[in-house]
Amino acid sequence: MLDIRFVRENPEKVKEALKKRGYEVDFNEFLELEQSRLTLLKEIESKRALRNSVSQEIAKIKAKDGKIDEALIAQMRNLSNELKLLDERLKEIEQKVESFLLFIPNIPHHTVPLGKDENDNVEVRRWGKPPKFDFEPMPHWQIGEILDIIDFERAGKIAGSRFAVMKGLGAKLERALINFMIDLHVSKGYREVLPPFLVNKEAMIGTGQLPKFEEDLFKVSDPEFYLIPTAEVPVTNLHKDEILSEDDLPIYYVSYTPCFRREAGSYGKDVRGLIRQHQFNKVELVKFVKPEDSYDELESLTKDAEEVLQRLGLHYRVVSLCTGDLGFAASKTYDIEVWIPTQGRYREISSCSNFEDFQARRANIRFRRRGKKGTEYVHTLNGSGLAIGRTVVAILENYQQKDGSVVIPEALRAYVGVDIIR
RNA sequence: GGAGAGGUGGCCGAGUGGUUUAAGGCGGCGGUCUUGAAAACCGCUGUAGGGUUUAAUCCCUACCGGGGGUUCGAAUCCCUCCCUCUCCGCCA
Repeated sequence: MLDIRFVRENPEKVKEALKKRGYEVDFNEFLELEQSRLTLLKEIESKRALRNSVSQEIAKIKAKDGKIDEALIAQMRNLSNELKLLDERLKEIEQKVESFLLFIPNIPHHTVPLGKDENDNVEVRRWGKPPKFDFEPMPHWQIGEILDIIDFERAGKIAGSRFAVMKGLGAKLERALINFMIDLHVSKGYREVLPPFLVNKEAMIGTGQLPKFEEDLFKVSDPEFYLIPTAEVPVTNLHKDEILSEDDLPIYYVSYTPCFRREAGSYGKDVRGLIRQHQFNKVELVKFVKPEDSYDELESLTKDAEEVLQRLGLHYRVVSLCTGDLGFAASKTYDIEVWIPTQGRYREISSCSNFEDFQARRANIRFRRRGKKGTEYVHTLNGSGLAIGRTVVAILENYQQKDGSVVIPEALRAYVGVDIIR
C-alpha cells in the first residue's frame, strides 16, 4: 500500500510512476473522497471534543451534589445521535479510500528498466555454460517416467492435472534439495522457519495477494482459510502489527513450504511436466531490513539464491524485470532463470524482490531507531532459494546421460545417497 | 466436542460507569553522584490521525483482542466474533 498522505499530496508523481507499469489510474475520485473525508473528520472531531468536555462538566456537577440540567442532557443526546450518523458516513468514505489504495500497485524503483512486458526485461549476468549433448536430450517428464521417479498419470487419478507424484529416488531428490538449500542458507545466517500452510485473509492482504488476486488462490471455507501460494505470506506476516527494535534488524528467514496456486488463466501453458503445478515445493528467503539497506540487501539476497545454482552446477542468467513485468507489490525484482536444454531457453527458477515499505505498511510492520522518537516502516524482501520442482526439472534435463540415467550433482550426493539415478 | 478462566502501553501488571489526561513496576533515554562503571536518587518516556507555530512547541480526536449496542459519559455494563490458557473427552 502506498502512503495515503503521499498520494494525496503528489497524485501526479504517483500517476506518472504507475504509467511506467502500464497502469492508468484516475485519481480524481480518490482526491474528492480524501477531501470530504478530511472535512468530515474535522467536523466529527470537534463535535466529539464538545461531547467529551460537557460530559466532564456533568461529572463534576454530579460529584458536587449538583443537579443536572435535563435540557443539557437532551441536547447532548441529540449531539450523540448526530455523531452516530456522521460516523457511519465517515466509515463509508474511509472504506472507499482504503480499498482504492489496496488496489494500487507499488511504485517501481528508478533503476528498474522501462518496458512493456517480459521481452523488455534486461539481462544482468550469466553464470556457467549450457551442457553439450552428443545425443538428443529428453524432456524431464520423459526421463521421470522412464526412471519411474515421477508419475503424472496416477497424480491425475487422485487429484487432477497439474499435479505430480514423486516416487523412489525422485521423492528422495525432492527431499534432498529441500534439505540442501535450507542447510546452505542457514549457514549464511538465515533462520529456519516452518510456518502454517493455511493463513487467514489478513495475512493475504498484508503481502498483497488480496484483495486483488483472489482468483489465483485456493481457499477453504468453514472455517475460512487460504492455502499459501508462497512462504512469503506466512513468513512476512510473522511480524505483522509489531514494532521491532533497530537492534533486531536485519532479520533473515529461510522457509520451506509447499505452495498452492490456482493457475487460473494459464490454460494451455506448460501443460506437461513439473514446470507449472497446482502444488509445488519451494525454499523461500525473507528479509526484514532498514530502509537505507534494502537495495544492498536485494543484491545479496539474489546472490544467495544464485549460489544454490552455482553449487548445483546449473547454467543460469539473472534478469532485471522491466516496469511492465513487475509484480504488484514489488519495487524491483531480479528473476533468476535456469537453462532448460529441451526448451532451448531459460526458465524462471527464482524471483527476488524488494517491496520497500509496501508490504510493511499493509501488514503494519515497523521499527524504532535507537534514541529516536516515533516509528518507521521496515523494508521487506523475499526471493525463492529456490523453487524445488523446477530445480528437479533442471537437474534431470541438464544432467541426463545417453543411457537415460541422471547424474546427481556433486554437492547433492550426500543428501540423495547415490551418485546417479538409473 | 463439553466445562471454566482470561486478552490492558515495548514488557509485566492494577483498574467493574465520571480527578484514569490508563496506578505501580520493568525496560529505555537524560541528569546528579563517581577516576570510570555499578548501585542509589531525580526527571522524561505509547501509537496513529487531524489542526497549529518560522521552529522547538501547543491543541484536538481515536486506540485497553475485533465488531456492534446501552449511556450525557464505557477499559469498566450488554450482545457477538476471534484468540490464549486450564480441566475432561477424542485424536496424529
